[in-house]
Amino acid sequence: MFKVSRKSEYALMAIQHMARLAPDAVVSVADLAAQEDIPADLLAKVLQGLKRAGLLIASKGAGGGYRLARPAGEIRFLEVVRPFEEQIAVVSCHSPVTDCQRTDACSLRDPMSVLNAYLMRQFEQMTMELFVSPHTWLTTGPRTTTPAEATSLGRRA
Amino acid sequence: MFKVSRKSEYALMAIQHMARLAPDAVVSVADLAAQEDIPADLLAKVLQGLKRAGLLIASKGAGGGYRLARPAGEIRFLEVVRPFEEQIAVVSCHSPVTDCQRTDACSLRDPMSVLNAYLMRQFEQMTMELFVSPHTWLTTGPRTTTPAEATSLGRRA
DNA sequence: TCATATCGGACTCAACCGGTCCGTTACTAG
DNA sequence: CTAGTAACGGACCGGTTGAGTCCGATATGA
Ligand code: FES
Ligand code: FES
Repeated sequence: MFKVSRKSEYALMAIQHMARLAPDAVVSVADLAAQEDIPADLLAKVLQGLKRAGLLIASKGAGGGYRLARPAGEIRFLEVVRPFEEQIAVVSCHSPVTDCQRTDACSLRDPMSVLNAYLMRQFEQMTMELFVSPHTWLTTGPRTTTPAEATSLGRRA
Repeated sequence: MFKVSRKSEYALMAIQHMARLAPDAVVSVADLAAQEDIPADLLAKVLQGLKRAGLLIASKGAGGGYRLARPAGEIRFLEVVRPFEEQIAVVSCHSPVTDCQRTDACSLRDPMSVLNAYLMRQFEQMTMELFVSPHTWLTTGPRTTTPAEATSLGRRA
């Protein structure tokens, strides 16, 4: 359960890597693949995906490559991963692509939605800054939500 | 990402179902399968797994079946699901069964372990009581940990 | 002793996923 | 202007995994 796909892992690595470079540095697939030891063809797909998601900006031709569309602190974990995970839900009930009939009658739906919503919130709060400088992130914390709200699992709806 | 296997779903349904019966009621695979509309042979496997995990008690022979080993409030979500998910980790780094080399050099390991530990804690706090009477659970909340501790993501280690 | 249930191994089939290959398009350095 | 470079993206492939089935073995109560 909840292991991300390998593409997602590569995506995380890529963004982490780029975030450590100079703000608008451009890096090619080939370079990145070599340095992070990732199969180049596959990494290409991943970066294309990230570009389509608006996280990266591509420039073709000689001397081209990819660069971050915005600073790491403004990129959320969920955004990085979403292009490569069609199923982002704990249980079949949620998520558009459901093979499982029973959807309405399902007795798991309601209780699970509590958990689901909660996890989502966490993943949205977590920015890629955590991957660049864990320490500052840990002391700074997520920005969008107050810590108090984070207790809401097990309290109100 | 993080969708549980179908077996886990069945496991959750089964325990939820049994928790709604009289405390020590015994139910057979066949009955349960019929009532919850689950392929019987498969459900059998699932219940065997839950028994091996110590969550259910089986009695063979005529009039036999399964019953809960302890009340729902003392069964944690993670326990129910674990027998059917060998990979309980967000990223390859963690989890014993890792195909991914790079384990030590991996730049994802540390930041992810923060998230990982946090999720684990959540899943451990959540009892199956949530599936039986969501309302009371929501107002009562998890018992093992104080709400204050729940804020720990994004704060200390 | 027979009907009933759990037990658990073996097996099938389909979907998915990581990975590869290759031709096309676009841009830029020279 | 041209040659080289790099992103783009579709097609394909093999291995693994997961859902589901079948069936014989074992235990047990009526
Ligand atoms: S598990 Fe199938 S709809 Fe809830
Ligand atoms: S992703 Fe392979 S070890 Fe971290």
